Amino acid sequence: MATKRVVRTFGWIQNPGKFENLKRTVQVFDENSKVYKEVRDIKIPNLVKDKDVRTTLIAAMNRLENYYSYKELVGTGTSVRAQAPCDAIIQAAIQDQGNKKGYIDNWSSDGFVRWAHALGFLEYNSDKDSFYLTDIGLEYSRSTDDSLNEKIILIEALSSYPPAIRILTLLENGEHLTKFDLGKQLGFSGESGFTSLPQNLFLDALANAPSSPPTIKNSIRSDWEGSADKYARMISGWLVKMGLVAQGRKNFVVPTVGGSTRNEYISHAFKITKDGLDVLRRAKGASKHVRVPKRVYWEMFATNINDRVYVRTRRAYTLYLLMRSNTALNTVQLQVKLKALGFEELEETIENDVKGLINSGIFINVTNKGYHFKDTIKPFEIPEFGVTEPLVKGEMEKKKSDLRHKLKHVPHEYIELIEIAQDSKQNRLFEFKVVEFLKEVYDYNGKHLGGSRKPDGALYTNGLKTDYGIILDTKAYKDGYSLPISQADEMQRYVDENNNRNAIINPNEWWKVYPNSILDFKFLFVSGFFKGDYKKQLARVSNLTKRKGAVLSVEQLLLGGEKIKDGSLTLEDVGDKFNNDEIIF
DNA sequence: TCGGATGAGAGACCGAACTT
DNA sequence: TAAGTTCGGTCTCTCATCCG
Repeated sequence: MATKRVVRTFGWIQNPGKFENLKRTVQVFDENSKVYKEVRDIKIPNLVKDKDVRTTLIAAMNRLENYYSYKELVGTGTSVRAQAPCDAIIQAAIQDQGNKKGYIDNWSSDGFVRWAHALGFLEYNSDKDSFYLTDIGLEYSRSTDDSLNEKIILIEALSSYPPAIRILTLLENGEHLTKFDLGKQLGFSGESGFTSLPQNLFLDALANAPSSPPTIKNSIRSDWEGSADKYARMISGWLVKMGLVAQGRKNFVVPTVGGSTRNEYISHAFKITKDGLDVLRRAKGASKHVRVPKRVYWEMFATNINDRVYVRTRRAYTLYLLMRSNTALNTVQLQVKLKALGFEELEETIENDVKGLINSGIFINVTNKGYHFKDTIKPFEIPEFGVTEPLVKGEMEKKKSDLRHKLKHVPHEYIELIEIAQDSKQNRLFEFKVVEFLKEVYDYNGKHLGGSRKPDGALYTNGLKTDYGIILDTKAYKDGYSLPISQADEMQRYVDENNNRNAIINPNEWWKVYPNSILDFKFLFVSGFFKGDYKKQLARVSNLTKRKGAVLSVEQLLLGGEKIKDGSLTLEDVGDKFNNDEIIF
């Protein structure tokens, strides 16, 4: 039996920021470097406490053939991570923040390996699950620290890294963009692994947070950040260090709940520099000979998604087909060609994939004739998973592609709600997106609230015969939501608080979002799907509060949005559907 | 703030118990 | 009884915010 291929993720780098540490990562492969000797003779002997691991790592460094396996470089972690022992080369090679342990953990080590790999300093061999030093990696290792030569190598390497070019492209026209602006247009933004927070809701939260103690606003600033937003921040940070981008605070005037406005800012905001424009011009080079070839990997076409192998392969073949074609291909043509390769997909899915490829930094022109590949890419390998292991599309992908078909008016970025709704890690984003959807697509007024002792959202209509308000709670849950008693009780408290509006009972007075003119109130739970006793709980809350409630699945939320947009459903109709049961449109 | 740090979820993996 | 299957715990990978 052949060993099973390990499936790794490349191209998206979360933690690393310091080029000094990138260089140490690369120099561990260069036996003539000081770092190599330091790590082998000092760092590993001192930091690796387990004798067997220590022996293995030193033997790996003394190996004649110059490669390291993923395990040797990155190692593993434990559940209490501060106590995770040092068990890998990169862990030992790089010092932790504050030098508390003297080494970094496996996740940051993984990040440095991904970084060196993305910039072309390391090459990956999937059969051996190992990394090798490349020629430019060696050149980088040998370059003098902080020299012009080193900078030239790094800029050249960044130019071959598609996401960096993507960031420069987004900034090309001189706009001052925040990490949120960039994050939502980066990679396969929106899907699991590429979360991006809506900037207006972030600003809203800042503007409505108390100014003292300052820790409240500071924690919003530092804690509210999706993965794609973070990728955008880190990549922009590298570009800033190379002088290709400048960082500067961006100011906003934000309306508050009370009706006044407040001045807020986002520090992670960026503009392109002249040097940056030059690099971009060269990356876009009209002639193939000038253009810097990009490094693209199958492993970067999806990260944390359910059907990772399937989706990556589909995207890889889509790109492959575009690369092979001298003329533009439209979605129907791509659909036919993909089918011949064994992928039965809707046009909308293909459209979404191409958008993701473009957002990852690959130049593809979108014209009325279709998609035209306009880039130079180094050859990349698409793993063969063979006939014994057919690529099967999972349930989630099926549901999503079905919705792509049904939703003609609702922006397809919202289809990701289906996935987010089942990922408890993405609870906050789920709250955000549901409120955003109800506001943008259904045209409700209101706010995302969040925080302790508040419902997730407060929404209301404006201009109906009888306007009504909705008290909203959301829950991202993998196996379906049964509406436990504790959550029903919490909702009952919110509904009562709103009925009574007593600042002594809840001093945060979240109900002030609603205009005084609104007298009719309803409560709503939104989740992936519902099961169990939810009806009983709805009836109980309704009885106690004298208000009507409902539960709503994301799928119905999306389909309802479609009907609102095509005019076959009104907000009055939606209001009438609150009958202590699940809403089906 | 910058540059990682953290606990957790999900699935891969692995040996023991169970089935056929 | 050998070989396959299931069970249940452990290990690995990868976040999505968190934070000193």
